[in-house]
Amino acid sequence: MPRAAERPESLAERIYGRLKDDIFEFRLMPGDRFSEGEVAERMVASRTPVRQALHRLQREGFLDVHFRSGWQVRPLDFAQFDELYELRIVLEAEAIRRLCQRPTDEHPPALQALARTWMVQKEDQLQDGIAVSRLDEAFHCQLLEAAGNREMARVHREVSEKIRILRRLDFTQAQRIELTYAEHQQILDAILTRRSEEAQQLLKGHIEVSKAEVHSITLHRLYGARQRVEPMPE
Amino acid sequence: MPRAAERPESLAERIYGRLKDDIFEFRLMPGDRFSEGEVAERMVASRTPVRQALHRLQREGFLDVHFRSGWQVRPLDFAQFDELYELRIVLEAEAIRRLCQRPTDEHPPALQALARTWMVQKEDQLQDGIAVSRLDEAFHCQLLEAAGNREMARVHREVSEKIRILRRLDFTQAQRIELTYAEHQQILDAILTRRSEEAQQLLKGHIEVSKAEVHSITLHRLYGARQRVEPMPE
DNA sequence: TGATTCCAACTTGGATACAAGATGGAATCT
DNA sequence: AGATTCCATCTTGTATCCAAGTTGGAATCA
Repeated sequence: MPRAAERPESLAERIYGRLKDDIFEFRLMPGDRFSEGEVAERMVASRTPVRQALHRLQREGFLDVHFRSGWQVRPLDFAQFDELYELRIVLEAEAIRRLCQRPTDEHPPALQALARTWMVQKEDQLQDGIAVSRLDEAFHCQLLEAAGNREMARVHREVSEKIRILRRLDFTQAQRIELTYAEHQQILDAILTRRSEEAQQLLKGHIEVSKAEVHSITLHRLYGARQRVEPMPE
Repeated sequence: MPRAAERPESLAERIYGRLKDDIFEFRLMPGDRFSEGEVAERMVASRTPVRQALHRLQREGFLDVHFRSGWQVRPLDFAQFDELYELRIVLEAEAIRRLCQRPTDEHPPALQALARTWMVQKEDQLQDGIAVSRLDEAFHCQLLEAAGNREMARVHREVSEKIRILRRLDFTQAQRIELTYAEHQQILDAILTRRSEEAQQLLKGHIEVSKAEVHSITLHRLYGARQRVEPMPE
């Protein structure tokens, strides 16, 4: 039986997604100001769904609204990123603890899928930084999903999204890509053989590196990645 | 110097708050259906701010929207509550760990304020179940705030809010009130003397009790607490 | 020239208008 | 009686309109 046909994504949701991408792709930079009308024109829609999307992004911490004076991409708050990385560590360490103390000998299929993605020969590893940064985010999220607590996974997903903008910048160096493969392999191996403490330590180290990297991300690097906002093609 | 005058709460926010209270106070019961128009009439406002509030409550998991077919208070999902309780334990245990390993001998003022509220003689303890349930939620949230990570505190606050509806039902028995005072005293004492592991164990036990209680909360008890929705007085 | 005033153009928040699909129940048919 | 059809009513999603306050800069003044 086919599931009740999902209603196609509403206009407000599509606009929400496009705006969020604009932020992640550096087409909208931290500090940029704009009005609802401009966005509506770019998206070829009325202000109503645009406002819905903007207010949602505000609730999620990506935008600020100034009463009768326009919107602004929220400036980066590095202290907040530190706290988000710490929260990630807490959640992922808990996920590993749970994965390692499962009673069954069978590992969840999700874990096996992860192994197939990451436990590969050097020549099969991806090279593109952006692709790997996406894969890295998925790795950590799938760890949470495999652990089985949907609320922890949801929160972790939201946290990951908030630091996504930094992850992008972090993966501009080839060396980070290699290191990521190596570390993920170690972590998965430890989990699969149920060395819980070791896996947690490896993971903490892995995330701490990214966290430390944040402090060296210069605004210069951020603006180097800037892209232009294009008017909508269709 | 007075802070830049805060803009008074917008209409949409006020409606959001009132609707959330309607849910927590059982004036809107799980499963109840209603339309935007009805709410707008009750709140004496147009559909615009009502929709903003409803969509926010939907994002937060309290409501479901059926396309062109009205809104519904999301039915209680006990499996989800279990997962929320587990997430609470993870966050609060981490908070205790951090509070216990602070270097300074001075405890944060927030902790001392908690002690003043909870470390009191029997005759000074509150009796009203609803008041104590509010105080209980605040106790755990303040623990997180004292620990110093604002993101963890924020997530914990949102989680606490989602289980608030159950907490209310849990605190209908006088015995639970006494027990809560006793357990909070033990936990605070262990934290103040930096017995981290013991404090964490006490806390887990304390929360597990509430979590177990959830399973015995009958729908009957829920409907016993039902209240009527009144038209707005002014 | 440099400071000040003032106003036209913007901007967001809320109300209203319109579009298109869902629904319940009366009327109809077998 | 019981099932089916059909339509008036209702519902959400989107567009547009209006209210009230902000702002940048031109015009004015010392």
